[in-house]
Amino acid sequence: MSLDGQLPPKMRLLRAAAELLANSAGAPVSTRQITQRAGVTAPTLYHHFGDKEGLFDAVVAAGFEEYVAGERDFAPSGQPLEDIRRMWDNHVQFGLNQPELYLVMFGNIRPESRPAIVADAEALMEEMLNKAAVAGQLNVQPREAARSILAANVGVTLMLIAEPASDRNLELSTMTRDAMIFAVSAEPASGAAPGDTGKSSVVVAAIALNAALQASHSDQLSSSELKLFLEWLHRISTSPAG
Amino acid sequence: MSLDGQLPPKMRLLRAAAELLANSAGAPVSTRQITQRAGVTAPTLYHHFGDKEGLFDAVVAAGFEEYVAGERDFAPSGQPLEDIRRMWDNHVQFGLNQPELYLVMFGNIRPESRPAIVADAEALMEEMLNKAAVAGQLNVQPREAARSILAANVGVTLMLIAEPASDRNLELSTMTRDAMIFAVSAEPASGAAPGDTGKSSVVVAAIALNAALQASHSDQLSSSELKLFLEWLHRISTSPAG
DNA sequence: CAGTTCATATAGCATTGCTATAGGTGCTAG
DNA sequence: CTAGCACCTATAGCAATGCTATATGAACTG
Repeated sequence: MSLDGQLPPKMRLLRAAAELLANSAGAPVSTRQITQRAGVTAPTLYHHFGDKEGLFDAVVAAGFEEYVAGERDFAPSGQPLEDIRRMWDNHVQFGLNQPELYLVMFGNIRPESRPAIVADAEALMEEMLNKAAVAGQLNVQPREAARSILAANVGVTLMLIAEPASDRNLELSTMTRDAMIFAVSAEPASGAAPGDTGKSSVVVAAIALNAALQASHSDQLSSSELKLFLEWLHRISTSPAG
Repeated sequence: MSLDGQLPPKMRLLRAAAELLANSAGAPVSTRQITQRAGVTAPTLYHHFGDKEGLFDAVVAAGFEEYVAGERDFAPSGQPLEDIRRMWDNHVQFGLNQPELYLVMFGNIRPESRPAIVADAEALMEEMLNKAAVAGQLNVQPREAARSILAANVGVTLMLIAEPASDRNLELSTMTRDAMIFAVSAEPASGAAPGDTGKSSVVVAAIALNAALQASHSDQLSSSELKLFLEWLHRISTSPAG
């Protein structure tokens, strides 16, 4: 009813499926909806795509090309790690813009299509990480780094998609992103959790903060605020609390 | 036909659903399979759970309790960051042991159940990270750290589930895990810090004090004073300056 | 025993993905 | 122009799905 352009039925089916998928808010999309919207009857769908999943795979393939295009479409900055950041952000943005499509691509686990897509996405990132490795900025194999970063990237994107759009905090993304990039570009994180049994209590923490504040001239508080703040800090740090 | 124990039908339905889900290899599980296996007819299912999704939610809830039990069942080592590692590994192991259940819990995006589950899992991890913060071992807010780590944890687990069990490489997990923990930890290691994402000691101390205050109910400040104090503390600990 | 409530069963509805079969449509060959 | 042929599409319907209107049984309460 809606897509009456002169496009061939195959394309109309693809577009109808993509559009319905994009607006379905997670609800399943039936073949009857798709065929009706494409102005076509059922056998046409099965003639061209064999299967409902076949049609969805085609939609995903198209979506993935768009994704790849987005991941390539910025000029390399000459700083590979900076490019990785942009790839990460592009990935998240793609997921937030087309959540349903993203879920079919990265959320569902269908032993057929997903590994291929994930592998391609990994290759894309590995390619970029290779430049970083050549520039001596990596301390792990590019492939391992790509897998690790992509896994975190997917996890963050899924988490952001899952929560209501209102209180989506993109800081989760940037923070995780920088953590991952830092980790593959810095010293190996192997022994990063030593004892250092700090049994800090309120008092100890307050004293530490007090000392640190004195030494750093933080300008987050005005001088009058700082005065009162330090007074309270003193009160806390001389209390018998535990 | 298979579950003829004297258990009440409600339990038999739960067990039948869980077992079928566990062995379904991703294929959808029909209510008829479930009811037949439980030796019960359809209306019984809908009487007890209202919905197919209701039944699955109940299965998920049971699975989540198992998950939580696993996450709590080790004695705290006294080294919070080490405990976080064990939580991470437990999470991955849980996903690999019960992939289908895990997918329903963390893979699917159903605006109803998933956020609640994720929020609980986050709370679980935040609780542990709080101890790290009190000990002055965090350089970010425990809540943000928990969200970030959990996102990466889920992403890694999904990725591992997706690939054939034969060439599953757990190094992806340990590497990503250590990267995340290293990134949120208050750099107790040597002064390497190439990217210098290391926050100043002021921030670390402020975060530690904040966490300690939350946990200790110190009464040295009145509630109104405390409110303002915490606000300033937050300002300091989210300061961009280094 | 009558009445109420809870729990299960009988039978069937609407929708789903999919298909057996048949009917156009456009081509090239004679 | 017709005959054959390959391609594409429609009519009609099947089996399986999630779910329900209704009725039957059991168990407790007065």
